[in-house]
Amino acid sequence: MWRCFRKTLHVDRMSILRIAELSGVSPATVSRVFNRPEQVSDATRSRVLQVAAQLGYQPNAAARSLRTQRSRIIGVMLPTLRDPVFAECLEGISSKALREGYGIMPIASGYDRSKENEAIVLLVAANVDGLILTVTDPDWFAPALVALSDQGLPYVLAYNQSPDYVCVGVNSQVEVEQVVHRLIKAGHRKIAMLSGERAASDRAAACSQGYLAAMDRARLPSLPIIEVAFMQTSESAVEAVMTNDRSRPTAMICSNDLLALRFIRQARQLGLDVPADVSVVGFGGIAVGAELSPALSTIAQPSVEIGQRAVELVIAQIHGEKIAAGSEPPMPCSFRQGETIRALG
Amino acid sequence: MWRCFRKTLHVDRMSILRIAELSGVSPATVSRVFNRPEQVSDATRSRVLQVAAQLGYQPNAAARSLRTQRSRIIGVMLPTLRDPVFAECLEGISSKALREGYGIMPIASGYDRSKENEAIVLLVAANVDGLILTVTDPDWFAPALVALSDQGLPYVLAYNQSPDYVCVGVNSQVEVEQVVHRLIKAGHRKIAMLSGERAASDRAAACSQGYLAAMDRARLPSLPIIEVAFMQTSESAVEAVMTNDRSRPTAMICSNDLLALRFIRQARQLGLDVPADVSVVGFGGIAVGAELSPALSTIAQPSVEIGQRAVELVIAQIHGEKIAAGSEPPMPCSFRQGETIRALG
DNA sequence: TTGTATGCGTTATCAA
DNA sequence: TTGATAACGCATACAA
Repeated sequence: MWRCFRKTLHVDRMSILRIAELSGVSPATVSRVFNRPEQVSDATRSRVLQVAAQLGYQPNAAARSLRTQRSRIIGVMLPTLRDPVFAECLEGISSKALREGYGIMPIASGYDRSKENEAIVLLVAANVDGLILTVTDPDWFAPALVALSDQGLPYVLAYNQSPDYVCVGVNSQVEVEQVVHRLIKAGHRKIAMLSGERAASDRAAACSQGYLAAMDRARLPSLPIIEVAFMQTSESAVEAVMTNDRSRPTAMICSNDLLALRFIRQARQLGLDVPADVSVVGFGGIAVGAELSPALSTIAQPSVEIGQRAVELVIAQIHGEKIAAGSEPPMPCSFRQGETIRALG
Repeated sequence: MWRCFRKTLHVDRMSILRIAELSGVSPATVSRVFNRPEQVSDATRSRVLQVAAQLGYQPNAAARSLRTQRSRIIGVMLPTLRDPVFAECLEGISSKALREGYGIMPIASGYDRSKENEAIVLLVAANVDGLILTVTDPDWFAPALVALSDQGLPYVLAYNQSPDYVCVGVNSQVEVEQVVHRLIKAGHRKIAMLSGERAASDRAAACSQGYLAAMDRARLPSLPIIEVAFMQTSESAVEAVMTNDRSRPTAMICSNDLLALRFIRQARQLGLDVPADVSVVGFGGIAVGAELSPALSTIAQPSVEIGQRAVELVIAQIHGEKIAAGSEPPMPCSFRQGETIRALG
């Protein structure tokens, strides 16, 4: 009799043992019913399932993790949830992960490199099976990523773009180039760029590169890029540029939507109308942008899809699939027309 | 010798055993170093800690959970992350939980009642130690909450307001009442309310009640409340009210900020200026509101603090503290002035 | 202060 | 197809 190896017949907490006892089979069979149903005869399977359902039995996640060495949890590190881009992405991650039977454990790094490291440590300690990360700069973060690889912990970078890692995101440079062309076609010549700190974000850097490249290709003089620290205003810099009638650009490309909104507000405070006096394009595609008036014109990233795809890729790796670095093609953005661009001439 | 109870001396994965071996103590002592450091002599403790640090040892979360019957994970269910109110709240939850040594596991319910139930089941199955929930309606959700109590699983409702449960949030009704008075003081008489589906959200219902009560008290005729389904436009209803010069209110109170932004956009499309033709007040205090022009006037909830306080309360309960239902006072909102209100007369 | 021994609930291996 | 058994890594009661 299998009971022999449990001294106490008095099983009060509900567990596989309890179910086994009540359905007259061994615990092993109960386990199989949940994990390899095809190995169990129809009769016993349905019997066990019924008993389990009746008692509301749920397999114990900790025990399962301990035994299988996998937690079915995906760790997620994003810069912040205050930027709707990442909040939307997280929603995509969450829903997709859930559908695949995984839980998620999110941490916000606040664009802070030391916090990025702490977060990784925390997530690894939580026994996550894989990671989805958005880091300030993949190259700078390389040591930590190597450490993950050494531990055999799969990860996917979201939004980052690097040939050296598995990344899912968009090609910011190309997208910005295209929007520059779009503006040129609309008659703009004096096009400027307002960017997040390039040193703190490879995405901001890529946007700037796209701007410079496109202006160069169009043989237009590029204006000095205005850089602004995360969640900071750079009022003076913007004011200097926008109040000088000679230097004032007719169009401003912003490396993210929040920056664009802030710029619009400041432009208005300087007595400028958007888009009459200055056209504005954002980058990100946050949902709220479409609710405004004028609606924000923006390069809309598929944030939810980025999150979902990242989940797919990390789960594939958890299942042992090898994904080659740089093999994932960038996702296409869609240009959301909005009402902050005016055609000139 | 303690090794006797592990047949395989060949411990390759790093565990408490490995650390014990290398620092010449028993596994129990290593465990104590991490859990009850005061019970270990200074000498051994530092020796063990050094070895552990050197090997980068991290206690295995699953094993610890299995043994202690607690996961140190807090489950979180919010309606959506697309509304910055909840994204900000989640950031507060996350940071506070981390600081307290807890991980979080978030799920978005999408204001969908069946999904709310699924989410709870999922979180419970994930062995969370406690829950932070925002539900459409606490009363409707009562059975699930009772089930949680029966299992001894602590939970806190965030944003919901009910005397029957431990809630952390704001008193929407009073806050709206105050804003009505504020508008009246500013000379408004024809004040209207644009609300989310009251049947689907106790918060929306409370806002409406506040509006009705305040209008009543001021002996002003309240206008019919315009209701709009989640993430839907109710263009026709708004248009009907706003295009009729006789009925058109001079001020519109919206039960959430997103609704307010949408309303402002529609008003403009109808040729109305905000605030010249109609004043607007939102509810929520989303950060982006302050970046707009005109900046959104809003009843600013302390979303981050709500999240943090919810964490405190749920952890207190996890530690065995009993929190009486309704004992938590509502948090005060601050009125964010903005630029969408015009004083009349 | 430290060590011994056990079991948390599950899955996987092996045998029947 | 099913059952017996061991082990996953840790914390704790108890012994020393």
